[in-house]
Amino acid sequence: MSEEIPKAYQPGEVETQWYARWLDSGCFRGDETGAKPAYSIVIPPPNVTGILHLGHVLNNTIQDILARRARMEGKDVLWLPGTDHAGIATQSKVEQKLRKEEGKTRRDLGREVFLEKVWEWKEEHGGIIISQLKRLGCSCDWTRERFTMDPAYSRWVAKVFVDLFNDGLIYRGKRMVNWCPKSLTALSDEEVIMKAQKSKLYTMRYRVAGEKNRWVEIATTRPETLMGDTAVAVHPKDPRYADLIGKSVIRPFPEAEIPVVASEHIDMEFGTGVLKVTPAHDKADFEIGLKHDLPILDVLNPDGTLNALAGPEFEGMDRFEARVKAAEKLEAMGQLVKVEDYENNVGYSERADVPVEPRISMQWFLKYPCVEEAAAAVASNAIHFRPERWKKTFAHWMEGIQDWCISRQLWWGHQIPVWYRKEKAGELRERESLDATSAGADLRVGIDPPADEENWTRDEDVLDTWFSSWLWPFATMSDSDAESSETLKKFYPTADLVTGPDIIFFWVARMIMAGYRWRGCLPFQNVFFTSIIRDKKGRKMSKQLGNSPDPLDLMAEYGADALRFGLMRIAPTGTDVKFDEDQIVEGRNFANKLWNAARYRQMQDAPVAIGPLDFGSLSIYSLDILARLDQLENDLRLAYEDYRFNEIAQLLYEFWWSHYCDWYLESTKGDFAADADPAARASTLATMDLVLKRFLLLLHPFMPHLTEELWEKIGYRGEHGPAFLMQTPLPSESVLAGADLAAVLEARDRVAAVYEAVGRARNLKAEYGLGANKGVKFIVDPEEGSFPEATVFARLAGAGEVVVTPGYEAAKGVPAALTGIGKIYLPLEGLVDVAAERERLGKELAKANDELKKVNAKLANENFVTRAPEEVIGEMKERRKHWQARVGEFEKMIGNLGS
RNA sequence: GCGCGAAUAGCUCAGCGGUAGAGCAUCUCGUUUACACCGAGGCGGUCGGGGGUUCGAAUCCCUCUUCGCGCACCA
Repeated sequence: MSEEIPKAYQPGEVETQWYARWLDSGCFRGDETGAKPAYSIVIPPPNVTGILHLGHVLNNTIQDILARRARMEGKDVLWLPGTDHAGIATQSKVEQKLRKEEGKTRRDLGREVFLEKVWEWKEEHGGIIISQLKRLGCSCDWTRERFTMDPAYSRWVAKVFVDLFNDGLIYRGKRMVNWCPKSLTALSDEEVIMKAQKSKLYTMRYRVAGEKNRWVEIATTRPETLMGDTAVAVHPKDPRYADLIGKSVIRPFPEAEIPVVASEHIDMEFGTGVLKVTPAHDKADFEIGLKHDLPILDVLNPDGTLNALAGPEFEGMDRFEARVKAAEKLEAMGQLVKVEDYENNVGYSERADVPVEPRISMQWFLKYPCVEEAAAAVASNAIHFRPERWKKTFAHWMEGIQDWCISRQLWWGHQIPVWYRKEKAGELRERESLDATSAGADLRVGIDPPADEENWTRDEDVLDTWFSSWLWPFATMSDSDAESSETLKKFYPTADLVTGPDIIFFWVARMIMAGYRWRGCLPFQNVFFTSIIRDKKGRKMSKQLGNSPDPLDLMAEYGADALRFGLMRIAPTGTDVKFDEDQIVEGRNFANKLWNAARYRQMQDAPVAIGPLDFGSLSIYSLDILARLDQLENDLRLAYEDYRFNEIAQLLYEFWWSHYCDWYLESTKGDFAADADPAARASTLATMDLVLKRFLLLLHPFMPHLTEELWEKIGYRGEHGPAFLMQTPLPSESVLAGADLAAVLEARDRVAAVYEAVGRARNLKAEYGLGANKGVKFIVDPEEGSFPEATVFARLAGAGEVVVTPGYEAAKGVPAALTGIGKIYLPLEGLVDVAAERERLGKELAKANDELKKVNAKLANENFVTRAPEEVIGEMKERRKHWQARVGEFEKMIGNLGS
């Protein structure tokens, strides 16, 4: 049943082997017909273009821990995985490849052929991140893996579009949107990242029309757009310019007379208090333009170059080059007053990382549904955000919520399910606004194409990728045509969502609204926001910096379990985490420690047979470790309730390494000696098995492969139990059930005293440079007349001999320590350096005196004595007694040293 | 500008009203029934500064400093 275990743990093969066995046995399958309570998570779908980074590792390890723990708590668990199609990222990746390999653009191929290429690419590379998640040990139900472009999923997306259109929540209009000149598409507000920018503030002057030599000075950061100026604006109450309102100024090039208008929006303090108004290229200017009925003069091409309206010398020039050129031209004309360094915020495209261009274009927009329900759900903790402070961020966004630009000028994605009758298409496409009421019979908005498709033209745009992922929790579990499904009934709403706070608006908020809109209820009960992983210096991980270690390398070197455990131990709830590879080394070391403790148990070579323990026959050390295990189980339960994963990891680590290995295992080694009492050996072994077995169960969610391996190797699986540790329920009864609790408490006190004494003895040895000396003799004058733990004490303290002598009168100069079990003497004939010992004891005495003083000061404070709670005062009195006794003893010992 | 975090041992972080902790690093010892990916022992902190509340503050409040993150149309 049990096998021999190698000396150092080699995770590589163990991990891949177990993962394959779990998969083969269908261990991850979520049973929608099961009778047990349901627990479900949907994975935040990674991009098909993605490769695993540490953020994924953190995020998915947490989900795996939750899923595995839930299974062991006796639930039917579904962890539903999948990927999303990542419109912009995937399309540009394939375009890039096309350019490199064939020197072609997507337009050279045409839409249909290009999309075939993207699918090919997806088939080839889209599975990478999935295989990496498998390497990590994720217990997802892969039989239910979904992709946002799956046919069934796509029908959901279309259905949702149609629903919203029919409700009047989706409309089309010509609006100012964020335009990415690199990806050549509109973006939503959320996809624009404001970045502080070192730029220049140009002050230029425009001549006032019809007046001799009168100029107005205007400050701008974007002189390259002045060709699109159609007005100049001042504050209506600005006395400097009051008389200008209604007059005109001369735009320098292309030369034109443009009006001076008044606008409340102008900040009189800023620059010169005069704003150039370029309605086509600035959102605020656009608003002013609307109010004053100004012409909209678009001087930019979609790719960010200037067009013919900017004038022949600028046509075709890139916007940043044009900025320099425009300033030069102004200077040549004598109209550039000054140029200053200036820091401002510029919006960047999240994906393409170039400055976005505000641009007027025809786009589809969504007025969000179920905003109130969503906001209320989070406010009331019906959906519980952890850490809670993200509630505020969420609420703030929900309050100021803006319509969502959902159309993208891409090919890869869900094409908008709108068809225009061919002969009307031209007109319909240009119509300023289009909604359910104004549409008419020349427009079809439907899940399926019209029957006479040949007479229709489909809208070319696709939908924002997030417009599909916001349906993820239910669209992965059911078909859009069916009312519901078995899976949905069993597993929706899901229990936990684990994701990063960076997508709280992109994804979390929208999923909540979608959940209410199409399922009539919340999509998940808890949202756990993970930390952002930074490098050791606190910088964000990025490819450019090269500071992002490849998790696969880490797993190859240390094992997936080590990576999981190491990361979880430092992952705080609520703040960023600085990654340090040493933490993963610790994870590996911990795995090895467990491995070897298990190996040690194997070396005792006794069959595994865990029956009920006979508590009466257990040693005090066994009772103590059982009590600690009991405590651990309680602490873990509480920590799980609050999702304090770092604490769980720390508790497991501490229990095993410090309490079990350092103390319990060492203090029971005597029971396995050749001449040991067989009864003691048997009861210690039984305790060891019980503790190890339970510990493997408790650790399993964090280190699934290693625990499963040991479970089998040691032979804990048993004849009739489940085939795998991962399927084994956590016992609900305490390991101490049926024990005499008073006896346990007594044992624990005694063990604490023995261990303390061991510490003092080791201390004494080290003080005299005998740390490694095994032949040392100790004399113990026991507190209670006898010292039955002398043998264990000798072993732990590394003593050759322990003589128990009640009332022992030490000769002068013998070093001694005062402990809970009595006085310990280290007789060192001829070795004692009296001066050194006096110094050492002197230090001890000083420390005791310090503590005593502190306590006395407190107790002398009348305010303290009258106001502090009774138990605190009682504790202080105890402390005083303790330190008083110690002071007395040390004084006596020093006296004993003689002179 | 508004809002939210963070600042504790050389490093990474716990602790969040009642005697300042862990791991790593460092120093000294050490192969005794697993483990050198190990064991034992040390060194190391006016808990960012300043005020306040309290019998008592790393912990609660105010303020300042530094860093990070959201949100915001100052051109």
